[in-house]
Amino acid sequence: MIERTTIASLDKFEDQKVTVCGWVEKIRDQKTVQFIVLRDETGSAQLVREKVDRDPVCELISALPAESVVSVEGVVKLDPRVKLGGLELKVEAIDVLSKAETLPINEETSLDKRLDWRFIDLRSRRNRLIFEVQTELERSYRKTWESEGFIEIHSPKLMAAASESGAELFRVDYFDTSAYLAQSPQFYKQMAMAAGFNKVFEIGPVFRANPSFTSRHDTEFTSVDVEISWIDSHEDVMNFEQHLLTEMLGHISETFQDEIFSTFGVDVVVPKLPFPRIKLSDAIDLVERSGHKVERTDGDLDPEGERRIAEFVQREFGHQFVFLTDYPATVRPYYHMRHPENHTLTKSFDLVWKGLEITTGAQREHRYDILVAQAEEKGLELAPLQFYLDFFRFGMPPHGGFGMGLTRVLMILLGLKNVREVTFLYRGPNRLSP
RNA sequence: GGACCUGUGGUGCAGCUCGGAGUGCACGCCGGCCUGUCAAGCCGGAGGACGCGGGUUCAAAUCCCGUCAGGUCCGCCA
Repeated sequence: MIERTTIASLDKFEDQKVTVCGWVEKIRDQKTVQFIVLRDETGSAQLVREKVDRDPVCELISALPAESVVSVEGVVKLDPRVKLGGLELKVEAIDVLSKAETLPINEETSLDKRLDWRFIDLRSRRNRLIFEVQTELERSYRKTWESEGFIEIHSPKLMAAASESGAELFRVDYFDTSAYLAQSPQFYKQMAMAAGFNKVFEIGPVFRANPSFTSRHDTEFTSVDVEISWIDSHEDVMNFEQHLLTEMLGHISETFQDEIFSTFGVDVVVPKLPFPRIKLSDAIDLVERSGHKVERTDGDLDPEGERRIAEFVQREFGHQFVFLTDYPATVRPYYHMRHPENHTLTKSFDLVWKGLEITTGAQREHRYDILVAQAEEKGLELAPLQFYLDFFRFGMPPHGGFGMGLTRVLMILLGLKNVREVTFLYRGPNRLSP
């Protein structure tokens, strides 16, 4: 390894000789003195060199293009004149490791063009923060799962049949047949229930072949999936999810509150328990009374309705989250359990955060005969599903779970307007590269 | 898939309504000046057949038609 001192720790090396490595952010080349602002993954600092005629170091600095990668040896001097951290490094030697061409993008460049040059875009402190927060978020989830005895699974992403309708599946060549990219780990986390794993989670990629042109959809994204056995109802699933999210937001609030606020201008609010719950039919009434006619006829809420119900909940309960429950069977897959007293409603829910759907969950139907009947009612062909239906023939505990879109959660958490901003490399109908 | 919007030096915009020589602004780039800068400042310079193809016109970045690319919203969904 190159022995280097990180920029954030320079203040611990007053009057000592150190080596820093990083990217040249800025050069201010004056008559008698020249400054470099150097950035590494921990921050930026000023380097300084007194100018002397025919000094090779000075000449090197004068010719240095922005964003070149350098290794610099020098002595740390605390100096209150320096606005950037109150210190600077007096340059003794500089080694240009990689010269940069003029950059094709800057801070003003539109998102689509920045995504073309994502590796440069991600150099900014702002974009790095997104992925530091994501890491902390996942760490918090794992902490909760670990303390509650969850098992982590890695389900296959290549499958022979669709788990839902099949309309949104990517088909790929698979030797002399075809395979599909998993749109959800749904079947496999239920399989873990049949295996007696009790509680499982998975963080992994899912694929959706939807030509969706919105700021909240992508064709490949990271899904956070949870499945739990021995539940009484979908209430238990919601209780776990609100717990998971509250722990996470408490954690993010402790670690990144100030930086998130100064960078993105949003407060990280740790929600109160329990999250409000509203039956979907009541939600539609509330929305229509607020003056928005829900045009769709299938009984579901539209995005404007979700935004309005979120406003209502914020106003009435001072809460950013709301569980919408008891969706009609018409808009839910066959494996969602129905209410015993009302067969047209499912024991399911969506979780809406600040007006955006981040989760769908449900108690699953674990009784083989009923499950088969519900699949037939939806007009599904049973043969391709038989491997899944078999899970229910040899002893399946009552269970339920949910799937959560990681990028949507991050987007809302940071107050950003587009999942592309919070995805390391976005994939959409019009983007397959870089 | 539907509706709407946008394509102008490397980047972000203005110019288009009301046609008159590629005109302007900001950032970046190149050169020069400047005894400590820090959003540095000052002076100068390079860089664009205005997404593409047709049409109208004496004349098109500007008006019309088509086409391509991208975006936003809806549908679908996490």
